Amino acid sequence: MTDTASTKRSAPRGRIDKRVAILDAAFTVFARRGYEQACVQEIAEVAGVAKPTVYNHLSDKENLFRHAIEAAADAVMADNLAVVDRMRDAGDDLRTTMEDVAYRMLRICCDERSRALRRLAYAQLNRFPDVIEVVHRRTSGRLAEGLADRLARLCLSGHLRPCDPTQAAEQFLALLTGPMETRSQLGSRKVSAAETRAVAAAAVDTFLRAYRATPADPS
Amino acid sequence: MTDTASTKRSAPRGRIDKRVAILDAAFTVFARRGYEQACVQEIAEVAGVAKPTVYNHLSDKENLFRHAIEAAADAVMADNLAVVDRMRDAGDDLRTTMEDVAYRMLRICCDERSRALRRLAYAQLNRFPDVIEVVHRRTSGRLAEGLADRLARLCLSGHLRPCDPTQAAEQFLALLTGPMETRSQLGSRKVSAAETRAVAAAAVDTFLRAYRATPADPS
DNA sequence: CTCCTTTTGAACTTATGGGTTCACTTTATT
DNA sequence: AATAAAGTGAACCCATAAGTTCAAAAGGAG
Repeated sequence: MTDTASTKRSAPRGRIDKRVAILDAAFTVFARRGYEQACVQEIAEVAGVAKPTVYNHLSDKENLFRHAIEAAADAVMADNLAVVDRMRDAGDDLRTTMEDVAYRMLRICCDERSRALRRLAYAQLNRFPDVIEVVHRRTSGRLAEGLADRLARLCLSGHLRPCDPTQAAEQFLALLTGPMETRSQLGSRKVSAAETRAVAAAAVDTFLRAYRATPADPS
Repeated sequence: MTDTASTKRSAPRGRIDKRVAILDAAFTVFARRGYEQACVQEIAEVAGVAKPTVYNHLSDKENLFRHAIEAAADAVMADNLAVVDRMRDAGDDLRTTMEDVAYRMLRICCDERSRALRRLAYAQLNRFPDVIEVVHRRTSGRLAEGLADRLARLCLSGHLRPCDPTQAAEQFLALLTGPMETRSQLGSRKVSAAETRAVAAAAVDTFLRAYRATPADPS
């Protein structure tokens, strides 16, 4: 592992945190302008760094993009995992718990970073298919996986009817994100917290109508 | 400049169909390269036309983009309306009819033109928010509206439980397109017809579980 | 044929931005 | 203080592409 601690090692002094400043700035500028319109000069300025320093840390613009995108994807993944983990104690009041989790998921999916990531992914599908595939796996993919795990438990505990948890997770996420994309016009306008909560509640309601164990079929 | 007026002067000879050739070529090239990477030279070549001719018909690259995108959106809208119209005779066998309609919708949402439109919309949200808003209204928006009309009828005829048809349509479309986006990795890989049919069937199944009128509540 | 519009090809202007070079300064460690 | 790695600013090269100009050609209408 490398030197993450403060003031250690001999070679890269406390200045190597410029690398993360550059990656942060890169994501900011790519998000603002798109890949082609983002110029390295602006990234350097936002990072508070000279242009050759950028090229010193990351060989070229393509590399800059790959690393910036993957770093952002990792951050989003961390958020996703934290939220999905809240489903663990979902036994008590299923509907309330799911509404809470749903709302938090929507918050993540609609924050600036996630939206920028989605925009960049769509825009650069042709140029960077490999990067985009990784991003997709680490964000939506991980989220769906983790959610499927939780749903599987709920099936076994008799809270949900027997079903394919992967498909259930896929559909639950679709019920959440689809309507949000519609309401926000692909993320171009803000959606109020109240409306977001309404979307979450509607998604949970429909999901539970379709997947709740029937009263006549307890366990 | 006079490009919005309908047929300037007296019949500009059979050569003015070069305009549609240019718009077609423009969409093709924008779809292939993205807005910034598409060069007017290539558009001219694909259209079988000289570069100054392009500038003669459409003032500049921005104008070219706007008209090409809106033309493509109109074409997609026409397809959408045709499919949604098939829901009119949905009374007989609700599930079968809906599965057929769902499958056709997925075909449209996943064809090359729709995918390119979606990619361009996401990519150019910042630069052309107005165009993208129009595209959204004419494609997804119209589709949701038309579908909501059909669902409202099904509520009144007692096939579906009483509900908000707009929300039901929104969720039905989400159940369709969401999983398809996941399976196709944002449209980067093809999904077999069989899998597409399975997604459609799953969406209809979940939708009907949530929205079908309960047997105990006939009308 | 003649007039008039449109098209064409090619060269040209201008602007932008990726990537590099280099001489110079900053900083931390010994 | 000495040293070496890292950072800086400015200038530079080069490729690409938007948009224009112009003289010549093509094609339909009268």
